[in-house]
Amino acid sequence: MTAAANQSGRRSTSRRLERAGIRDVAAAAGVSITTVSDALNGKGRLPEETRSRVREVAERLGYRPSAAARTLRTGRSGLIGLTVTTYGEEPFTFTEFAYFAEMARAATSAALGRGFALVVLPASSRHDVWSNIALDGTVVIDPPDQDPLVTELYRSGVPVVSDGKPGNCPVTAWVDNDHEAAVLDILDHLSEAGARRIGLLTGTSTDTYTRLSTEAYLGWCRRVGQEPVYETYPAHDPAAGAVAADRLLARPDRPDAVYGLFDPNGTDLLAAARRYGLRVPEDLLLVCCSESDVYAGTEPPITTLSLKPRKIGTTVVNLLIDAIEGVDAGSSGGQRAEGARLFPPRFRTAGTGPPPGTLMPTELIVRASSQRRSPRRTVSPPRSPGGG
Amino acid sequence: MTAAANQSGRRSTSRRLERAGIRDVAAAAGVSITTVSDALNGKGRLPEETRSRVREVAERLGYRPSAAARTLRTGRSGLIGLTVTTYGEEPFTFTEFAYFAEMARAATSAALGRGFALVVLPASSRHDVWSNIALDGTVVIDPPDQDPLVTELYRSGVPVVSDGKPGNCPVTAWVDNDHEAAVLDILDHLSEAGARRIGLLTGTSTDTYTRLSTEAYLGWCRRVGQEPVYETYPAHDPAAGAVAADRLLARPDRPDAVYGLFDPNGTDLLAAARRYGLRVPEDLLLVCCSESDVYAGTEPPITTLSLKPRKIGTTVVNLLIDAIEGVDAGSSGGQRAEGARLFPPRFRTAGTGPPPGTLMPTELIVRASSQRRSPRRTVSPPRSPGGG
DNA sequence: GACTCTTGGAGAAACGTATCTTCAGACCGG
DNA sequence: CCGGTCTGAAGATACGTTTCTCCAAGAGTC
Repeated sequence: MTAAANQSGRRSTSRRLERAGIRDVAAAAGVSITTVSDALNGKGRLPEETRSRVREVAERLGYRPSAAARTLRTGRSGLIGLTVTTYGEEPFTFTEFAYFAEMARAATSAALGRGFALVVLPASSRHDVWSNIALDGTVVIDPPDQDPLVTELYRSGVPVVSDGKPGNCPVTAWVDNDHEAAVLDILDHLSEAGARRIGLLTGTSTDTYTRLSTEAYLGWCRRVGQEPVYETYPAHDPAAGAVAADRLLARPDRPDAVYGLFDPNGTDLLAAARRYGLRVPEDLLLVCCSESDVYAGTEPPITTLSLKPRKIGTTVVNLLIDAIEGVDAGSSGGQRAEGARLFPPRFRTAGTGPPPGTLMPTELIVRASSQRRSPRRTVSPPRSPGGG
Repeated sequence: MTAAANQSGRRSTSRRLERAGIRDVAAAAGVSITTVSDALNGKGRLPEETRSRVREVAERLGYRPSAAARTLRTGRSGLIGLTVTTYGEEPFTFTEFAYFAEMARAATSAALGRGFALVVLPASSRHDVWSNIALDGTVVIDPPDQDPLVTELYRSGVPVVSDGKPGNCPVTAWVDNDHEAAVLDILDHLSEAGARRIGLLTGTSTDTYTRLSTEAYLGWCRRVGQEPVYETYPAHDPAAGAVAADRLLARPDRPDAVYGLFDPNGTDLLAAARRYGLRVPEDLLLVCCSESDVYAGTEPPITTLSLKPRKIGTTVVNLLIDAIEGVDAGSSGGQRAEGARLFPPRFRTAGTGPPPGTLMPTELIVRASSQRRSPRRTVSPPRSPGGG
């Protein structure tokens, strides 16, 4: 009894309307499974005629290769993890922030464009979920110093790219905004608009974004000779922002301009200003960091700083996939991550040296809230039949 | 030469700092791989002493079981797909709608809570991505009639649960809102608030939500004897909504109340009303379907209908996992999906009969825009030092 | 003392693919 | 006519688990 006969025998006895496997295709086409595999994957040396015949048979049988078997054999799952480690314990509060939602969306899209799928996994999630999924690589958002998850992933050979310059954990590459530059830009912008005392609404957490931004503000104050005026609050608490905004405007040394580091701060500050009878921008200049376009429709519209989450998400994923595909293959000539490379792309260097980092520019969207003179109209309003 | 020696020999010769496998653990602990597997998975008949010893060795070696091998062997990947098939071709425009974002978030969270991870896959994405991923089941949002993807998934034995009552494709189960009831509720609400002619802002697409809602409106008009006043636009076009809102209020038979089916309609209608000098709610009552809380802060706050995407997402995933775990195991007594079951849960019945459906209630959040008398205050405003 | 249970654990067969190696024959130049 | 190259394809192995089957030895039991 040959091995083939044995196999097909086993196969037929245990037949219980299972999906067709590569063996069934081979049997039906009268070829070996090697030939089927080669024909379907465009490998091997086969005449086009055999290829198309096998393809046809496979189609007819409704053959779908087993992703699990392929993953086991090739060591590649086509799956990328996306995780966020900071910002409280709840699994998904984080996508409430428009930044994360946008970033995740762009990341998903970029991954799919390169043949990878993205799965969102909070760091706090059950360990069995993490270990039950074959990941080719992971994107980590804002890893804190000494993040154990990142360290373990890196140790086990999984490429890790972080959104946010990593504090002290080993990553394959990272992408971040130049937060110092962005804050200084805003402060200058507010100064030019006539601000004399600029306040800051910031967070209590120790992630890189909050820390760098606050430090940039304090440094600017020192340099310019202004006494810092700021209030902090736990950024993941949605109610605390309004209270902090109120506190900031209730101070005896009330600022005449405020920059809020977090998305809801614009609304919070606007409401607080109203309560105190402050007109925006006449009495108070306002800027906040946000990806939401509701600030184009508020009264008045509020100037926002965009961290360009779409660009970040796309770049992060492309860097990660570059690393994944670079692990065993050299430069494959595919589409690569773009951006201002700080270092040459040396992936997975076992030696010393910092991981390659990329800085993405931010964008200040200037609206009425930060200009004493109303901004030039760039878009004409729709026809106004009611007159006006 | 025994098989074990052969294996370990092969192992050691090809050793190139690979991850430790179950064989390495077995060798180090001086037991068989069967024992290791049983010890780590809590199966078999082993004394606690052996179990803990094996666990310890595994820990020491940093052993992580291969998810791919486990998936191949058990036939379960722990992965659930989430896909949307309607709403244009672009892969991810859909998460721009707060409904989908919320729903996806809740779904992800619910899946993780039960040990599954969720991967977002647009139906339009490259076929190789779909076939490269082992999915235990799929959630489909708003499947159109005769959706080929759903049909193929169902045929290949993958459980499919849909958000939105499926038109004509076979699903394991579905969850939806009672859209007719919701629309009728709103129309009654507006009538009670004094509306004489209620308009509708609706979409041009043929998905269930748009169709059912529009039909409910038309039926209501017929019953009440009001001439329908509505405008349609392609819902996935962000700019078209404002134009349609404008059109609706520019009509000679201008409505004195409007219900907008889509999230941005509230803002659009408010802006249009302003342009026409219409006061809300005095001259125009406004309701729109939205999950965004920006409508609590608009001037005036706008009454919204929530479709409870979090509840839907949670329920859909729970139903799906019930089906997945019910395929081979009977009632496992785990946490099950809740909700108003329309049919007893008969999963994967090959026979006739409709798939089990669940209707989730909607919630009307009444705000100033739909009441001629200002609503009772339910929350007192924060202290107002500025007076007022 | 021969017998059944029970306990603790080993062996080996899958799971379904990709790929490395081998091999038969065709073709070809000399 | 013969060694070499090239083409088309088959065989067998490995990927790393889980699990089914089976066995040895000790503990009761009559």
